[in-house]
Amino acid sequence: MQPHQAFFHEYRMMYRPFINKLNVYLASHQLYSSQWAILRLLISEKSLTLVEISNSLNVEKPTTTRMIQKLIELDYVTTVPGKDKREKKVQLTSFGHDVCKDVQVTIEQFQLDALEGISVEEQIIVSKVLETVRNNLLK
Amino acid sequence: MQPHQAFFHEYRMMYRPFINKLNVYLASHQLYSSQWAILRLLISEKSLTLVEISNSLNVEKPTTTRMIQKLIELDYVTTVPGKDKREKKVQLTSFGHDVCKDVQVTIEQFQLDALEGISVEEQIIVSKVLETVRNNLLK
DNA sequence: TATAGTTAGTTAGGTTAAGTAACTATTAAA
DNA sequence: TTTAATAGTTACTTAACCTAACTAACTATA
Repeated sequence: MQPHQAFFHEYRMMYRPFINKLNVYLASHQLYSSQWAILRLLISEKSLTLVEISNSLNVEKPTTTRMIQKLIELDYVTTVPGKDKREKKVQLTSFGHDVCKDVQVTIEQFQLDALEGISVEEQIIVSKVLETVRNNLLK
Repeated sequence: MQPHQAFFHEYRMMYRPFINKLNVYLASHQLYSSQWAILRLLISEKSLTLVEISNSLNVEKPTTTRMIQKLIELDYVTTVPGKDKREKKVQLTSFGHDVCKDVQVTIEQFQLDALEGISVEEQIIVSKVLETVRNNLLK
């Protein structure tokens, strides 16, 4: 198999084992990996509109609407008015903040275990490569 | 962001742009990426049982049953009796072989474009790392 | 040789995570 | 001031998975 074929083959083959195991850990916090992706965004960005979330995650608006609705039901996020009457800014509740901290602790060990045998240098190379490929794909 | 967090962040962020674009190319052959994963297996393995396919792709048997049913409808694969009356061996039809060749040509350029700026050495490192992580996840 | 357990595959029904189309409400531009 | 665009929602659909429960066929054993 040629290097470029192997690259995408290995990329794809890691996906289900990764997501399945992640979802097992997240289940103890009533979360799925897609919801966790939003919470992670909100940890670093503090407050975002639905459109900003949609663009960051490369999903359509209705998908984001529904995921936010579930996160509101869980009381992990809340919305506040934005700069005009159309906008809703989404942000973590204080309960949501606490949950995120717990989740991060859980996920931390999971990630370290999954990366056993991979040097930090290699991790950095892979991160950079994957980011470049993502940008190529979005061009 | 720490290297191990960045690793999984970048891994996940590439997934949707990758699958979405792949599916656009595959659509011209009436295929989805999950079906293409099976066809790819059958190119290299010639003939496989449903259980072997399920294990290779880390999916459950009913999932594989359904995907094979669709591929049979498309006349891309066919089944032949296995070594006992329970087993069904799945293999490509000659039409399926032709389609796979066409798809491979299409995908080839897509992959090369997506890997623009990534050296072959880096591609090989990433493939090896992703394979190792997959094996860690399946432990 | 009857029976208990295993394996291959299917069917039925459900969930998550996504999509498109069409809509309302609001704001900006011509 | 009419027209465009933007933010978000609702309704409906789909892919890609899952579990539970099933049939048919095979294997080991008492």
